[in-house]
Amino acid sequence: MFTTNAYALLGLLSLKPMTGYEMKKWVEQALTHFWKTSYGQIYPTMARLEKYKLVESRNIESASGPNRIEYALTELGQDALIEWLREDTEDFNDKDETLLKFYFSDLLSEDEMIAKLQRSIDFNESILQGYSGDVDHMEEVKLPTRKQLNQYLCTKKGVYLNEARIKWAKECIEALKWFKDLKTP
Amino acid sequence: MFTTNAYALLGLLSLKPMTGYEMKKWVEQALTHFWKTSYGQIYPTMARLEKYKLVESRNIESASGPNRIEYALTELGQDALIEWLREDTEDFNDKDETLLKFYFSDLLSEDEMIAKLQRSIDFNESILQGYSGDVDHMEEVKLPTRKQLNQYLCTKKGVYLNEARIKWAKECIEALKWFKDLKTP
DNA sequence: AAAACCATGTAATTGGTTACATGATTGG
DNA sequence: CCAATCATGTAACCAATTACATGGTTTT
Repeated sequence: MFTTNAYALLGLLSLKPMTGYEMKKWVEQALTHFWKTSYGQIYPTMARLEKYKLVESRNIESASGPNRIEYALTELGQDALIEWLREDTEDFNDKDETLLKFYFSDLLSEDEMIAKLQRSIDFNESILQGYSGDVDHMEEVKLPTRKQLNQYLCTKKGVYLNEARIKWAKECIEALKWFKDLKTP
Repeated sequence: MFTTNAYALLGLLSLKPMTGYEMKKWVEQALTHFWKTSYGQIYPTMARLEKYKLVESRNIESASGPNRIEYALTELGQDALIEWLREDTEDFNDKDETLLKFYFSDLLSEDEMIAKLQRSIDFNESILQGYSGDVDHMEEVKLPTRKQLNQYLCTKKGVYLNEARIKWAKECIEALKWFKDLKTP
């Protein structure tokens, strides 16, 4: 019925009523690792969602600072969100540009590929380090809310996928070294 | 300079000269797990690539069957391809719809989420099984070409990412069961 | 005084998907 | 003879990104 983008915004409003500006911030802060959006999506989408009564807006006048428009999820909106949440989603990426390049990479030398893979390992390890603080902090909470638990598990997926990418890149380096030796003994 | 889609097509032509129809087939058979395309992309893109002399076409007349247009990579085209291959690519997905849904999933019951996660595990395990035949077959080759090695490693990435997803989903199920018990002892 | 931030929006462009259009050939 | 496959292409539509436009406020 709507795009994934629209449901993402409904999802944000299920947390609390927000302005378009706040939604953007939230996505940048909490969902960076698995989602992104832009004002060019947010504002037109909110207008559309309001037309279909999935959200309601109210004007917040402010003495200091610009006026703001806060959106809240309606009951109808929550129903639509839950319906979407129930749908199964295909879990894997149908487009992986890194892998696409790798498939054609025999046009580059083994050494060049090894260097490339090493850069990717370094990058992924720096991301992992960023996660580790969050994970440690979250594991200290002994009686989490459901939301906290879900947040923790979202981070965990990022960790596992990153670890898998690092494992793969390391195996690629070993394989390319082996192949190189095979050619020139 | 060009879109990823265009470089993917140049990559295919680096393997051998092909018609648009064959390119589509190749992507469907060999690259399904990490790429896709459509005629609506292929034919207009080939025209554009020919205009810029990155590919050359020749007409193959056939007594039986329709005439075909075969495209071949030019030297200029190979240079452009290699330039693109050299560029580092951001390795992680900025959009993961499964994770997005999971983030808002406290609107669904623990049991419903457990069932959903189990379906995802089943699906991912069926994909893994599909890979395992390929992997075994490829491991028997003791003196592979560089291309064969790359193919094998591409499949391996699919395996590792799938394993990571399964590991994550299993952890989610355990966590949700634990959380449920916590609520109702 | 300048930079950064709060806040909302629109317009142009790009990119991609899907459906449509055509027509010959091969296999069951 | 009917369905599937070979083969090339176009047009309409949809989604998303980027840049543009505006203007007030807070921080340095």
